Amino acid sequence: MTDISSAPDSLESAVTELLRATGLLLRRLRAESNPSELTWSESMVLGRLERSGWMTAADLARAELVKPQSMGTTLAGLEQQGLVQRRPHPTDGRQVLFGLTDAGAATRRGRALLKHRWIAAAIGRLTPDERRTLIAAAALFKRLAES
Amino acid sequence: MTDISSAPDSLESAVTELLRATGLLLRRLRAESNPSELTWSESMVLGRLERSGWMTAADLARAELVKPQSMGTTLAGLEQQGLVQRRPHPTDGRQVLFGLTDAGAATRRGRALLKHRWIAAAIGRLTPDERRTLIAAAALFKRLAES
DNA sequence: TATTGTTATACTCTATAACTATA
DNA sequence: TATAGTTATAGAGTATAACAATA
Repeated sequence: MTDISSAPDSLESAVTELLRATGLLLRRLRAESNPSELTWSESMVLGRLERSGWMTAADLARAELVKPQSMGTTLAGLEQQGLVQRRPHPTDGRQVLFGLTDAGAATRRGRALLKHRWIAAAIGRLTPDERRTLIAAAALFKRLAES
Repeated sequence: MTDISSAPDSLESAVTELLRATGLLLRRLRAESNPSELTWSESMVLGRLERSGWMTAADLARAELVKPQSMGTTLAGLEQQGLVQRRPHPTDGRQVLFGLTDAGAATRRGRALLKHRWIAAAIGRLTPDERRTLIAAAALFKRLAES
């Protein structure tokens, strides 16, 4: 089942095409993004905190598939912008809990998608069937990433 | 048709989910990649040169959706590894054509996908239907990126 | 000894700006 | 003046390594 060598050529080209297309989409998104707005990583963290509530940096790192040190950098940036705040863990003195500030929650509600206005418009132009394909693919991506 | 404000909530969540899932997949791929192998950008350029033959840096940059200076950096790295070579343009002294060396072609044929062994295995574990969804999504990504 | 978090440093990828050479 | 390419610099995103504090 997991033996790639027995897979048909179409699998190899599917992988190649998927990676190439994903890379191109990412570059396009970067080109369309506005430097004055939240970065990609920052948006991901705000969204995670909105959905999951207070979390430690280590848990955030695990959820977002980055190293704790990298998450620390992202959190420091968000903290400096006043979008997340910290509070001590009630029982474990090593841990620090991070959560949204009011400003962070407001940003999340009101402006989180501004950065992705271009992709939202582009997806809006697709047919309902094509949109369904994207939604299904997103679920598959998530499964692949977390498998 | 392109008015986002009239789009249903499901569109907003589709965009959010797609971007989050794509980001997570990318992080997983980076975590699985081997630093001793070709980088993502390098693989993309080798693949492009294999399919399109000799190209100028400017044309490569346009095709790959990056700025010419960025493409110059990537090409310099590939040249230093002996995977691409340059030759002067026959009529325009400003232009330089880039193409694969024998080593570059061999790398492309034999080892280009080693870097993505993990994702190939993961996709191999999907059902045929799920694989079809990914292939369809890849085509949509390409259209979105180049639209 | 293991875990949480921080600091220091480096690498990848890409960008903008300023330059030279050629058209 | 416009285009191709180069060089210098910067920023985002992430990594590894070394450390301090706490469990």
